[in-house]
Amino acid sequence: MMSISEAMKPEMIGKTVQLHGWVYRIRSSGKLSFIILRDSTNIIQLLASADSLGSDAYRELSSLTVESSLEVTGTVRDDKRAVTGYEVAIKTYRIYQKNEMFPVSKDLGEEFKLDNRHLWLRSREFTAMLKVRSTVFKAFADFYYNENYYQVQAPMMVATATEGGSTLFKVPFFGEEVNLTQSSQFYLETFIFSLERVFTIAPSFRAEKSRTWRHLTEYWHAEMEAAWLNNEDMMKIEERMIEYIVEEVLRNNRPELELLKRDIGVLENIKVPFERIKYSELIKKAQDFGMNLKYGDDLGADEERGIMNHFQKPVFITDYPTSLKAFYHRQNPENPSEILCHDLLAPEGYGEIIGGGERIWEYDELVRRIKESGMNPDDYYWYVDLRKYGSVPHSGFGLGLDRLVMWILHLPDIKEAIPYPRTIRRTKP
RNA sequence: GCCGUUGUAGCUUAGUUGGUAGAGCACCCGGCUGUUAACCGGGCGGUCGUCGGUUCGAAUCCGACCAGCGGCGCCA
Repeated sequence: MMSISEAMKPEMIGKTVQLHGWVYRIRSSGKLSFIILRDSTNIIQLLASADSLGSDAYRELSSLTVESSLEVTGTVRDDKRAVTGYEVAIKTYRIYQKNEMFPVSKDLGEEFKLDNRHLWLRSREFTAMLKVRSTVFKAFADFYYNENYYQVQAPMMVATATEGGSTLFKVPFFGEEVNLTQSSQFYLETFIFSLERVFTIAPSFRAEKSRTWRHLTEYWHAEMEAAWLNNEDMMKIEERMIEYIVEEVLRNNRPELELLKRDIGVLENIKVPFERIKYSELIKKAQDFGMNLKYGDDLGADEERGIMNHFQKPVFITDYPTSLKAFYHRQNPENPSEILCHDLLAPEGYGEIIGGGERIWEYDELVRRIKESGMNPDDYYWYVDLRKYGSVPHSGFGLGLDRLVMWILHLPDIKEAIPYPRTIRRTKP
């Protein structure tokens, strides 16, 4: 048995191969049928000939339907008329299942494809996306392993909020209640006192009633924390990481990028350094960017789009006002009204994919900021404890992997970047 | 939470000032020895989201209900 891509090599011409897979397309005439066979690697044209197979076998093969499963043996030849340049003339075959009717065909609405995601993911487009997604997840981990980071795992069921209590999912827990995590960040911070540099890839859950093209209630969060690093160190790591992930996609997924008609030139241009713009500078330049923004306003979807229309590469926006971000960000000692943080905005209108920066590492400052945010430091006792025993400056970030895949592939909606999207109104399939 | 919008065949959809509900794909049957979204002929498939109202007559006009979708905010 071999894969379709293994069979489609010049040295295989004239050889007999055994292939298995699914019917991708089928066309038949009186004496000839063309079955396009699909497996995880590629598609290839099979030829069924009535003269060489006999009429009973020919009838059986030519009546196959889309996504029926089968195994064939036959001889490979190159043929320019075949869709991928090679063709296998069927000698023997075994049909595993002939389908009645595959519900997924051409001309489908977005909703129908979502309802049938378990079947739609067999499509060549979705398969291509899944292969790129696989590369992105691996490249993220590889990058940090290469930088001598350790991968760690945080709990998904937690007692405390990271980003604010209103967006927590409550789950029954032996007669009490627990929350699904919004971020593994606080737990990652606990690890830096032993491992110093750690990362994790895990889902995060946000009970926000978002209905947009770039929000999920369950999304894949790549997070990292490191001792001794400051905000600028962090941005240097992140831009190299993004460059590396894009390079890996370009190196491993050319066929997928071409199938999805991605503009490869845009990706080839993603090289360090990325521009850094302070929030306060951005406000001064707001008019140039065609925006009506004053100091203290958060950047909305229109603003992010307006900014990124001017850049071909990702851009860091840094030093946000303290009031715009969560309590754990460290204030600039020289200007406490601003924090030592950054967001990374993706080009081509995609906007924020990373949020990160320095964490508060001094005990008094953290307790004060928790109180100022209207929360009880006792609820965060273990997080506060970290600032009592050998605390050190440290930084970290969170990356939305689904958003990254969406941008790398220039997809129109984040639901196209994850196999089974969970949104405010979708839990199936 | 706020604003907007749509329900017609398994899927994608057309349907004019209210007058017998049409097509493409898929599927089934027949034809074709080189197809590329194959093609040609035939067939199957509809309580026009539901309920009520106006009318001689409603997919079309009105009302209520149900279900779905898009955008903003929130963030990654």
